This record gives sequence, structure tokens and C-alpha cells, in this order.
Amino acid sequence: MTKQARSWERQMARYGKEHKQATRQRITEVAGRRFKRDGIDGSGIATLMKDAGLTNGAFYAHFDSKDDLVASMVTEQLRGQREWISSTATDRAGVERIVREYLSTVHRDNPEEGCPSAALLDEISRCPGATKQAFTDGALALIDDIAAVLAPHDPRSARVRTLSAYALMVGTMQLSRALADRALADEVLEQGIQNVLAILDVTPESRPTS
Amino acid sequence: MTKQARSWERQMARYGKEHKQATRQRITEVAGRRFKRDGIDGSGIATLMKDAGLTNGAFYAHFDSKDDLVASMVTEQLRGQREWISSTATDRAGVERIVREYLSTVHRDNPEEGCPSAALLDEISRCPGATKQAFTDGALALIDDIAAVLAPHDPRSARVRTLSAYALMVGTMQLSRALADRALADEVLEQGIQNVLAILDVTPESRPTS
DNA sequence: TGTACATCAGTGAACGCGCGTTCACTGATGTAC
DNA sequence: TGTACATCAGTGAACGCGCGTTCACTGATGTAC
Repeated sequence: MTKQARSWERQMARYGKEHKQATRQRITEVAGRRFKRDGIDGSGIATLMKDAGLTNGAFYAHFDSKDDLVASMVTEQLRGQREWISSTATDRAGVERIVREYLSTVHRDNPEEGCPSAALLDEISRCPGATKQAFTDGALALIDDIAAVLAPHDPRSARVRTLSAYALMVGTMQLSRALADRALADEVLEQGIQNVLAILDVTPESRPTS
Repeated sequence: MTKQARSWERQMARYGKEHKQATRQRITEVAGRRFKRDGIDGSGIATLMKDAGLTNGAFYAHFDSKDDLVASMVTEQLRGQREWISSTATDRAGVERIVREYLSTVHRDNPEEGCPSAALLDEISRCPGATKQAFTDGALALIDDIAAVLAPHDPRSARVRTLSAYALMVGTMQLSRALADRALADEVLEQGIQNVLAILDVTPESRPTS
């Protein structure tokens, strides 16, 4: 057990009401980081549990299976991304800020802290139906928040357009991560910003002069 | 050994000049289909070799490691995709045809026969440098072919714009595959077509009336 | 307030399995005489 | 043309390892009296 986990143990009584729920949450969060860094198939339960300051055996007190964890992780990750969006995208300028932050080199170079779709979308598409449903629900909640800002009187009409912009952001991030040529990868991000803003019909506040 | 493989064995002498090279090619092709269907981490060497009509031990006579195969497979897959593009995208109307075929339900529902980027891009981004280099080289060759059609007198200027369109196609396909709602997944493809054509500045020949 | 007991989150060894990789061997082939 | 031999693509068992999952057990906790 790690020092961090032990100090956490001291604060939170083992049988306190929120104890088990908090542990489950901790596993889900830690799994999010691992999965986004090493892939779903590339991350084992034992490693995940060690990250959470626990041993492998405890896992099945919280989840039915790895698939169950993956579905929870997708829900949790998209909920987090939605919170970030809701707090930032309160108007069109806010949407532009989100696009620029999403398509940044910081995001590209730190996948474990970033968007679950950018890191895992093709693995998610190979997951069981329950996981894809979790993805669909989480993604639509997030997309509809943006659509509501872009078209307040008819958010439904902006849904598919916003989904398409999301697809462009996800694809751009994956492409930028996969390219071995750093300079080109940077150009792809910049071009992606311009194209996403065009799709969303958000006027750029400023453009880099380079 | 499968019937198919045995009949192939009859045609091609074991020590013929092209024999070993042909076997390597066969493994690479079979790996492409497997990887695109089940993921890279999700496909084992023994299964792959059985697909190719061989046993696991023969693998290391052809490749140094699984990573080596993955890099070869990326090169081979992108070469195939480039051939398809070169034979179809001879003018702007050809580019539009490619976009529509790429963003079709047939492609979405048959990943094992489709684009390696759509099926594997986030896994590729987690691969060793040699694999990412193979991806970069293969993708740029393919993108520059399209750029040459779009801007014959200055293909270099169209490169990043074309890469961005490719990113949109890849992201759209992944998103369409991950969505549990079939109708919405279809809409995402259709919207993707419109947005890709806009980015490439290719006038749509026809639009579905629905 | 102090002791006995029931609860249950977490432990850690073990399960069978498939992974990537190695290697001694096989047997069909092309070559030398 | 026929025989002996060297070549080498492919075989299949085995390696140690980590996978997802199970389970008998531990020991700190809240509760009953």
C-alpha cells in the first residue's frame, strides 16, 4: 500500500458510509488515466489496483468484470469532460476557447489527462454494447451542452454539426499524436482549429500570425 | 494447415525465389485484417499465423518481433489505401467519390477491410517510434497524392488542409462505429461528407434529398 | 464504559489461459557428382 | 539419369510471464449488551 493511500485510509473510516463508494470512484479515476495512457487492452487489473493503493483481489468487490469497469470509466471520463465544457463554454467565445485548448500541444502530449475519445475511441468501438451505450450517452450529453450554446433556440439542429466538429477534434488529436514529425503535427493542430471553428461557425477571436 | 493454404503450397514451390517473400506478404496482409478487426493488443501471433495457414514458430523467420510486424503492416495497409486513392482520385470528382465511399455504412460495418487509421490510429499513437515513422511516411505519401489533384501547381500548400480532411474522415468513422444509435451514426457519416468536401473545397456532385 | 460479536472491505495466493518468443527438429527442395 | 548431401521454410513443444477471475482468510470497524 502506498503512503498516499495509507494517509487517505486514515482520513476515511473503513466502514464510513461513503467509504466503499469513494474507493470505487478512486479505481474508476485511476483506470481512466491508465487506459488513456496505455490503452484498455494494454492495462491490467493488478496494475490498476496497485495504482489505487489496493491489491488485485479487491477489484471484484467493486466491479463485475473489466468490461464493467471500462463502461464506468467511459461514463466518468465523459462526465468530467462535460463539466469542463459546461464551465467554459457559456458563449461562442467560450466554445472557441475550448476548441483551442483541446487542440493544443499540451493536450496532445498528455493523453492520460486528456480526452477519452482522442485516446480510446477505436478501442471503444470494439467494446461490448453496454460500453458503446455508455459512450453514446456520455458523448451526447456533452455535445448537446455545446449545441445549446451554439443554437439556443434549436439545439437539436446543431447536434449533428457539433458531433461532426467533435469527430474532427478527435481525429486531429489522434493524427497529431501518431505523426513522427513534430512540426507537421503542430501544423495539423493549427489547421484543425481553423476547420473546427468554421464547422461550428464560430468567428475566430484571433489567429496566430505565423 | 487450411485447405486454402495447402493449395497455395502446391502452386508455389517451397524453395522458389519468391516463396519466402510471398509468405511474409501473406502474413502481413492477414495481420492487417486481424488487427483492424480485433485491435493490435487484441490479436495474438499464434492466431495470426493460423490465419495464414502456418504455425506460430514460423513467425520469427519473417519478422524480428510483433512490433516489427505492426510497422510492416502499417506500411502495407497505407500502401494499399494509396493505390485505391491513386486509381480513383484522378480529378476533383474522383476525390468526392473517395470521400463518399470512405464515409459509407459499408466501410463502417466492415473495419477489417477498411482504413487502418480509422481502425487503429489511437493504438498506433502508442506504438514505438519506428511504427509511428512508418505511419507518417505512408500517410504523407497518400495525402500528397490527393493534394496533387486538389492543387496541381502547389501541392505542398494543400498538404495540411488535406491532412485535416483525413483527420475528419478518420474521426467521423471512429465516432460512427462507437455510437450505439444507428440512425445517429448514419447522420454523422452524412454530415462528415459535407464537412470534408467543404474543407477540401470540392463542390458536391449531388446531395441526398433526405 | 467495557467486552463479545457480527460485519465486510481488503488481502494475497492460486486458477487456467494465452501472450511473445525460443529452439531442436523435420522433411521437401535444389544442387553436386 | 540416379544418388548423396546441404539448404532452410516450417513444425510444434516449451519458456516465463501477466492476464482476468476466484476464494478462503484477515482484521479493523460498528453494534449489542
